[in-house]
Amino acid sequence: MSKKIVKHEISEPCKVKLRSIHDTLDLLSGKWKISIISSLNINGKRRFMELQRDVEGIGAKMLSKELKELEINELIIRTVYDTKPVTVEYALTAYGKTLEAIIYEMAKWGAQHRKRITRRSA
Amino acid sequence: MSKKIVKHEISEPCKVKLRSIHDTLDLLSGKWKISIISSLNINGKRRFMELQRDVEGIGAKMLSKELKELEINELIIRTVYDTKPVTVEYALTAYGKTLEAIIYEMAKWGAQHRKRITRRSA
DNA sequence: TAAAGTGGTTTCCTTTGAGAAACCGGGTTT
DNA sequence: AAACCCGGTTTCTCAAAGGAAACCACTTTA
Repeated sequence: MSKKIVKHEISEPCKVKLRSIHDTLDLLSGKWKISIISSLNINGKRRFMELQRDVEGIGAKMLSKELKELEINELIIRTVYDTKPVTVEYALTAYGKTLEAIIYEMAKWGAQHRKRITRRSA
Repeated sequence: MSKKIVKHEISEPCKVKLRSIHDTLDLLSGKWKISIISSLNINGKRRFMELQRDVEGIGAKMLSKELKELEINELIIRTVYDTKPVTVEYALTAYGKTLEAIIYEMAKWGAQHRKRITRRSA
């Protein structure tokens, strides 16, 4: 006799889907990643200090940590040039650009959500 | 004479966009919200204890807090029935369902990302 | 009458995220 | 030699997120 199927259990394929969503969310959430990605998207290549000036408020520690994470996930690439004072450049990878669709959807939804919520309280 | 346009400053429209993205992200991130939304999406209406069983590992405090936030943002609706022991039902609103596009994109990207990253370490 | 379920709230605690400041080696400018 | 820029790292601290357990009023079941 097979196990009874109970409606309230979340199925395996569904769990895989939840994990995928959380993977994506973890990669993008936090206070700074989206701003860093956006700066690289707008400006192309960017150096450490440039990024720190772009992303207002970020400290060196956070910037360095976020850049490492983005690099590990292959969303950005870090290039060191052997100049007299070393130059380091960060840029979005082609893979990093595949996030654009999601980011665009979030921007669209968020803009419309803010309208909805602020209209309500007006 | 107009102000010099400096490439490294992030423009106003861009800041609005960043804020929109963060609005969306804040609404979805955290450990539990996506699971709750998914359960409601699969099952339709759901009671408090049913949700707590659906979302394995969540405690009553967290569930209650997350449900309040989702309700404030009009993504779910809470209905109290005047039965002998009160019955409370939660359901996605039509508005809540507009998140489906984003969630679908994130699931797709996340699944493919996991393949990419695990292939690399194999 | 005692135990168990429903829909939570409250309190206390631990873990994680994030910021500020100091520091570092190498190099250039003054 | 002194001071400053670059690309960070280290340490310390504080705030927010999250979890465990106890509690509560009410009602049903045993």
